[in-house]
Amino acid sequence: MVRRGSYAKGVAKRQEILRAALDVVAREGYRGASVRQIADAVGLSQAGLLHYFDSKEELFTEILRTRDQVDQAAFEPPPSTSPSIARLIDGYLRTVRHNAEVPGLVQLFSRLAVDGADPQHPAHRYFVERGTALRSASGEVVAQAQREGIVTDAVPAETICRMLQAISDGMQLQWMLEPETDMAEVVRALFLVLAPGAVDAGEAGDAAS
Amino acid sequence: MVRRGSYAKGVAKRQEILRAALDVVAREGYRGASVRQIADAVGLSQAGLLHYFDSKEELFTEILRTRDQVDQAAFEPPPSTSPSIARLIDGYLRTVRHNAEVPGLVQLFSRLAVDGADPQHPAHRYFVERGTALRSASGEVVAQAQREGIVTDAVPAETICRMLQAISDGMQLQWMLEPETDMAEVVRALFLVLAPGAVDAGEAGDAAS
DNA sequence: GTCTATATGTTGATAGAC
DNA sequence: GTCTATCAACATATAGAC
Repeated sequence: MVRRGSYAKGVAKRQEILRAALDVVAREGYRGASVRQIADAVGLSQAGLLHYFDSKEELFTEILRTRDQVDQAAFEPPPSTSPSIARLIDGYLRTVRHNAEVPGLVQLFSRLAVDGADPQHPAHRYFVERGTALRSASGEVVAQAQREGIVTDAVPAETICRMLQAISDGMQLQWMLEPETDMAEVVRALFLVLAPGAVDAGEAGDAAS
Repeated sequence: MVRRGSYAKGVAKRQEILRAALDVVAREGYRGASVRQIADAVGLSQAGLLHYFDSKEELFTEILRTRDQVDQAAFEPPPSTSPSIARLIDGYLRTVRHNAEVPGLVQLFSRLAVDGADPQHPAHRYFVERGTALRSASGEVVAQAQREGIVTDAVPAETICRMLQAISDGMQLQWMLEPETDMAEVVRALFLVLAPGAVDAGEAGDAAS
C-alpha cells in the first residue's frame, strides 16, 4: 500500500483521517455521503481531504478496511488461541450484534458491496480478498468441526462458509429496511441448524454483553 | 396504482415502457443507468419518458415490480395447486437459477435494496411489501412442513423464511462479485440442511432445465 | 404525448496561492 | 500540506413549443 508521498507523517495523518471518518459514518450514517461531508466532519476542506486519497471511491474503500482492522482487533480471538467452532460462532454473533449499533457502516458496506461488483471499482479487490480470507479462515474451523461430528457434513465446508457470509450480508439488507429485525437471531438460527450442539444456550436473544 | 392521467392508453404505454426497460436492463446491465439511457433504449426522449414516471427512482422501482410480475407468472405454481414445501423449494431454486441469467436485474435489485433502506425512497414500500408477502406466503408452507416433520422445527418458521430471503440476497452479492459462484448450489444446501428429505436428488448442480 | 431546450443542482476533481 | 476558488461533467426535472 505504498503511495505517492507516503512518508511516516502522511501515513499517520491518513490513518487519523480514516479513524475520524469511520466514527462519523458510524454515527451519522452513510446516505450517499459526499467527500465534502466527510471532509467537513474530519476538519478538512474537500481538496485537503482528497490530497490523501486518489478518489472518493478509494476513500470509502479505505474506511471499510479500517473498520475491518478495528473490528478484528475487538472481536477476533488472539491468534495464539486454538481456533474452534465455538469461538467462530461467538465471534460471528458478536460482530453481527455490534453491526446493529453502527448503521452507517452497514449502509456503507452494503452500498460498496454492490458498486464493488464492477472490477474497475477500488472496492472490488477489497471485497474479493475479504471474502476469500473470511471463507478460508472459517473454512478450516468448519471442516475440523465436521470431522469431529459437531457440524453437519451434509454439505461441504466451503458451502457452509458461503452460507454464513450470505446470511450475514442478506440480514443486513433486511435490517436496514426494518431496523427492528434481529439480525443475530437469524444468524444464530443457522448455526443452530448446522451445529445443534455447538451453539451456546446462553447466546439466545439479545444476550447481555 | 392509480396515477395522474392514468387513462387506459397511458397505462398501456407505461406497461409497454416498463417491459422494454426490463429487457434493456436485463440484457445490458444496470450500472448506475441514467434515465436518458433507458429513454434511448425504449425510443423516447428523457423528458418523454419522465412524462410517465414521477422520478428516476420511481421508474426503477416500477421496473422491479414488473420483473416480479413476470417472474411470478413464470416460476410460481398456479394458485389452484396446493402449496407444498417441494414446490416452494423448486420455485426458489428455479428463480435463483434464472437470476444468474439476468445480471442487470440482480444489480438493479441489489442497488435499490440498499437505497430503499431510506423510508423516503419509493423502493422502500416495494421492499417492505415484497418481504412481507414473500415471508407470509412461504411461512405458511414451511410451518405446515414443520408439522409434518419434513422441515426442522429447531427454529421458528418465520426465522426460516428470513434465512431463505437473506441467503438469496446475500448470494447475489457474492455472485455479482464473482460470477462463477453457483448461487443455486448454496441456496440448495440450506434447503438440504433444513429439510433433508424434501430436496429433489435430481436438483443437484446445474440441472438441465 | 412527445419533443427541444434549459434551469438548477450536485458532484468529484484540479489549479494555484500561501 | 492545506486552503480558496473554480471547473467540467453529469444528473434530474421542468417549461413551453408543436
